[in-house]
Amino acid sequence: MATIDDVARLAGVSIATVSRVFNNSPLASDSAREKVLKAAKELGYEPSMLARSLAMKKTNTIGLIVPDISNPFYAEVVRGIEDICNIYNYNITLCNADNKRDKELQYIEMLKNRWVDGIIFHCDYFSEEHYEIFSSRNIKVVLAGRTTTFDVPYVAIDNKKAAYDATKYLISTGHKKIGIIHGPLNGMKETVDSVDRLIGYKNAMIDAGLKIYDELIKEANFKAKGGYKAALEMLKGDIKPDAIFAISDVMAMGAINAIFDFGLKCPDDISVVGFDNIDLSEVMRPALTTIAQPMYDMGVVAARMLIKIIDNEQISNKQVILEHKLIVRDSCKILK
Amino acid sequence: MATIDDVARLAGVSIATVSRVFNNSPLASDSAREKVLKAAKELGYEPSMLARSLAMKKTNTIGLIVPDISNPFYAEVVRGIEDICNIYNYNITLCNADNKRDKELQYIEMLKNRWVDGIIFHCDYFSEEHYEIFSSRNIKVVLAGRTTTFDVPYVAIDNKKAAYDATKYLISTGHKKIGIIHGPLNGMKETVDSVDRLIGYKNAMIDAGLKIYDELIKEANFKAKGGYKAALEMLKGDIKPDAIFAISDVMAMGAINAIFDFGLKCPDDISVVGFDNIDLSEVMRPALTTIAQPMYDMGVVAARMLIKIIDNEQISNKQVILEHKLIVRDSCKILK
DNA sequence: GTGAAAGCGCTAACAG
DNA sequence: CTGTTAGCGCTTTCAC
Repeated sequence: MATIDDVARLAGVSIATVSRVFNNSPLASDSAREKVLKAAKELGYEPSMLARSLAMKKTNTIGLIVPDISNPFYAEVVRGIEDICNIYNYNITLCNADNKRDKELQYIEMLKNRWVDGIIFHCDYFSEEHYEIFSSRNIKVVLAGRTTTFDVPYVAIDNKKAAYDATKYLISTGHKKIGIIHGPLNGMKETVDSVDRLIGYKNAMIDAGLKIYDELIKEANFKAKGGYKAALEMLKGDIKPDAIFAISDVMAMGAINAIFDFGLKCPDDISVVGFDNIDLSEVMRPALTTIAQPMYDMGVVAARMLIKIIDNEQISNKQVILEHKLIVRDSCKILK
Repeated sequence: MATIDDVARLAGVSIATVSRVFNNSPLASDSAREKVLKAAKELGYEPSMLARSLAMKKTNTIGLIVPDISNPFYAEVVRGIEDICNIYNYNITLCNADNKRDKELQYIEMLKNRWVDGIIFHCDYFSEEHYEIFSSRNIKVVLAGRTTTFDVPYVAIDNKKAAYDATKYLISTGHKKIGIIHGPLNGMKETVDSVDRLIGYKNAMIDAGLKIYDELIKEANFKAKGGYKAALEMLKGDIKPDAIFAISDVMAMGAINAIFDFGLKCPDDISVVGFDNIDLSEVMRPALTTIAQPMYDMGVVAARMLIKIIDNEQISNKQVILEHKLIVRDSCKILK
């Protein structure tokens, strides 16, 4: 591969001039520019970003730590991130950490050693340990899809309010015995999706003067099978729900199948609302009523924010909450 | 950030010794090792992979070009790739090229300028132009999920045979008027999924002495809505199918909904088989009979192969075909 | 405008 | 075993 020296030699100029030409410096005469470009073309030369990164101490690379890219939610967020990075000429280094603390730390270390300009971080819960490592190492970071009480930039949605809205919709359509299928609770810390959404659900029930039955609160694993099992348990219990709020679409799908396999119908016998608005929620039958999360936009905003931080640009609001939206489809019956 | 010089100075040794210690060279005495490690710890030093890459002309980074990471198929493959890379200490740089030639070329160029050690490439169709660019630039590459007639390593499945098997299953269960919903054909080149699967379908029909109706061959866009529309068209046509083979699960879901919305039932009135075996195919109702592609394994094998190529290891078989598998579930009725 | 030269942080002969 | 030194390919003063 041709290097800057080769080009300089062939063009009969110094490497400084070659460098100037390739960086569009005004300090390069047209004649020099011409000679350099010609020589470069002849040699098939392109500057090595690697060497440039070392010299400039800037890699134009962003590290991306997600729990699992095969989860459609993250895949969509990542897509938004990548599109923005592409526009601003950044690369992304992808890491799957499975929400495991040691993997996360290992990846953060690795990304730092590769001099990434910043990190977009996704996790279940942003702990003090996370905060420590990022701030002690002076790593520029923004959280995506997660809020935190620490002074760290993030872009997310208001999970409490979103769950409140979903539950309220169920209530407003005449449902009273509303069950919820949430995800792992991890010892009840706020800012965790499941915890916040559970709170939102309870608040809505309380505000409506409805009774909250412990039997109608089930934990699952965010997967379809988990939703299926949780729903089945609920259906077999003593308190029969007239509606189920599953805090992810995939679990909602599982719940609908459980209802079906239990010999009941959705929405005729039991209404279901989901959360996320993944592609399939529109396509399944019954089409799923759900809370739409702006996944792609989350990625876009997070990436844009991080790039601004890297460029030391002023940012008006470092902690942004994106709007969620209730999408009414067919999985919820109007009872009154 | 501390550099190798800082450590050398503090430890009272040369930078060469520091380098040796951090590369686990046997040419470093225990006493030196101890001093270096102590100094490094004190300074919080970690070697810069960037500088190391420049010096060694090896980045331990693999470029990953996929059409779209938000497509669950690629997300799963990528997950396999990343897991292997993690084990072998490689990073991945993710690029979404949307199957657009110019984006692909731009990314290839960029990855090359970043000195990636190799590229795992996914595309609809591996063209001569692709071949040219990879070979002329001497870029190590392996295709994932795609075969080719060019001399390029790949790992994929046998699409013709897989489609043949799916169709044959439908035939063996007594179906005769079998429709197919395929993806874009792009001018009929082999090695394209849709083309190969269509061929497999036709071969199975011919081998069984069944008539192939043009009206039962529909093109869609690999999305659920596309499958829905294509199926609806087919149902409204003159020739009524007794089964539909959709060459992706997502399109199969669309087709099943179309059947449902058309007032018929699957599998009672029309059987459906899909392709891919995505997570949801097991969870939907009716559970989908489909061809399982080893997506994760595809990523694993591709990554392993590329790393071997990078390391100049001997590879017995550079073009590997992974096994597909028919997964029988409930979307297909046994007619005889 | 241009070039010489000193880095960026590391590896790898080479000599001792 | 250890240190010196010359790169890796580029950017960036600083003179001219």
